[in-house]
Amino acid sequence: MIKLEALRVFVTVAESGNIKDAADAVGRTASAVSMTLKQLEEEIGGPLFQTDRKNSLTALGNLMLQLGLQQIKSFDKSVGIMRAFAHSRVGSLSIASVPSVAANVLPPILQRFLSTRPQVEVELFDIDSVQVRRMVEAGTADIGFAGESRTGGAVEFTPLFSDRFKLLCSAGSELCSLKSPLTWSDLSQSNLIRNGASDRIEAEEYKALAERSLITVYNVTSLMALVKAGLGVTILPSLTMLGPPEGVTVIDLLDAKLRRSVGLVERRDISPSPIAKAFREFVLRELPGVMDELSIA
Amino acid sequence: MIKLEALRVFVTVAESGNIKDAADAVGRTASAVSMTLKQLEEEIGGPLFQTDRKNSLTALGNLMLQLGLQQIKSFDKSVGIMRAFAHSRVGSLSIASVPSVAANVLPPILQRFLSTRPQVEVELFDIDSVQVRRMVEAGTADIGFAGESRTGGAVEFTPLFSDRFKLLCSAGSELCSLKSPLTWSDLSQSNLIRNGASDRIEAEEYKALAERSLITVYNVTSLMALVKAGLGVTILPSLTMLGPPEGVTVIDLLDAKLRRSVGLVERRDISPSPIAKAFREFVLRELPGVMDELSIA
DNA sequence: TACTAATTTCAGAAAAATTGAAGGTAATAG
DNA sequence: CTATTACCTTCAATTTTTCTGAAATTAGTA
Repeated sequence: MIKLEALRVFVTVAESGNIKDAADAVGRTASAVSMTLKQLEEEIGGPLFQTDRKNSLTALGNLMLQLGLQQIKSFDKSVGIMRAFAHSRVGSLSIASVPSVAANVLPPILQRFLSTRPQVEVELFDIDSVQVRRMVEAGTADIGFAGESRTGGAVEFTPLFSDRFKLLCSAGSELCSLKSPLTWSDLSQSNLIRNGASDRIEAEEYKALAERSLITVYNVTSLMALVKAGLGVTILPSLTMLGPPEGVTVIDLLDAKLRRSVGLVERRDISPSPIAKAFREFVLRELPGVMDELSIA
Repeated sequence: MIKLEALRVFVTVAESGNIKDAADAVGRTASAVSMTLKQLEEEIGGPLFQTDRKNSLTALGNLMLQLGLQQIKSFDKSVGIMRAFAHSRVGSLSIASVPSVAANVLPPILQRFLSTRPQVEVELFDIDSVQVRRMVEAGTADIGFAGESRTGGAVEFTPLFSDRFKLLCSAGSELCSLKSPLTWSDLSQSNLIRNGASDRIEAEEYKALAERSLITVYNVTSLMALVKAGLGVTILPSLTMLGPPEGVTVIDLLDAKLRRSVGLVERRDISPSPIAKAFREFVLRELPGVMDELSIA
């Protein structure tokens, strides 16, 4: 069986014009090179050089040089791709994330992650927790960032951090004048605008408020507009409201259990691609620093 | 260094879905296959299968399968081409030949030669001896068929056969009524039409006739037309005149030395391509039979 | 014609691949 | 849930392949 290694030796000899230099180039003795060449000629079925001074090729030798060069180049390129992929230097990474993480946490992490991997392609989907889990489960996303859920089915949840829920009201609301942090009873007269994130709150008092609520808004921008206009108050994780728009006030809530947990969502059954694995590890390593910078405890 | 052989093993395992079957397929034991795979994973830098039951690939494994398959296919194809070329099953053959050989000898030979080499491309140049030598010398033709010449320069002459020169005259000529074979003196009253082939005749008597000649024609068809019209007689090798046109009579000449030698013309310095070599040998082997069929002694 | 440099040959040495047996490990059936 | 089975890995010994260094041969050159 003809080996690519033999072609490498042949090509080196053909390019050197003699065995001695080629032997040096491939780090072998001249006799080893000579034997390899002989064997190659036998296996191909014809002479590769005009004479045994290897300075001019036969027609067969010329063909072999051309084809051999192609094969070697192509093989080495493929191996390079395989290695780059294995070492997560190339490939693609599909991330699904809830908006708060996508907007505040991921940018600095991705920036650092990609700075040493300029060839990696990233897709970032900015969707709600349910969709995040769905995308990861379907394999559309390699990894997801979402709120905690009953660990069901094919996806696994790994907690990363939690942040407190805070109250948002219009700047002119009477709630602003109350002593912070607010208690549930402080809110008893307010209209609650429900949103996707706050609906995960388990507290009975919240549920009572939500029961009375007439408006539900999933889009944060719209939510802000309504709050600002004084149609009601809403409750959001602090990460979502890092920079509240003008006219909207963020107020702490007393209830200590009022936190949401955010974590990684990954498929349990299939092994992650090298990049997804590298990214996962990168996130776990870099997240504390990023959270510090954002002042989220 | 990653070997193509390792990729072959990997691809076989990936396609079999387990080591045992793959081991049978490649004619090795399971342990050999397992070790090859392990080594490959180390060299690439990541796992290729999800578990050690080799039934599902990792993302890296999938990439390797794709690229590996490509590489193997491409390599084997290249080796196939190299072998086919070495065994003269593919490639191209450029032949230069004098018209008499090209028209009478080469067709049956080429037909048989190519019948077992359907992929071989042939170019046939139908030119005079001087041009044949020139083309071979320039490398434009791999091999040539031409009359003998002082073996000069880079080309070598190998005699193949010789044929007698014969006289051609119009059917109505008084030469037809003379006793065959004709002597030089029989021609003393005739006008000679010179041609490229007869000018190689060394006999003094011919030279005397040629001296007096007023017409020289290089194209056989035109030559025939002039002879038929009675403008003169001409002398041609018998092979050129296998089927003389109506109205032209072929008459033997007495002079026993009146032969031309035809042979192979090849470059001395460079080695022939596998096809040229095979064709040369084929010609040497098949020519006697062909000459017999043509009744040329 | 002899000399020099390169190549080939050959036998032994080193390296790599393969085997067979033993020991694990995951799927399957009872 | 445990036993069974089939498959996979590991390990040391063995076989095969490749490599080396010296000697012989060959081609090119003085």
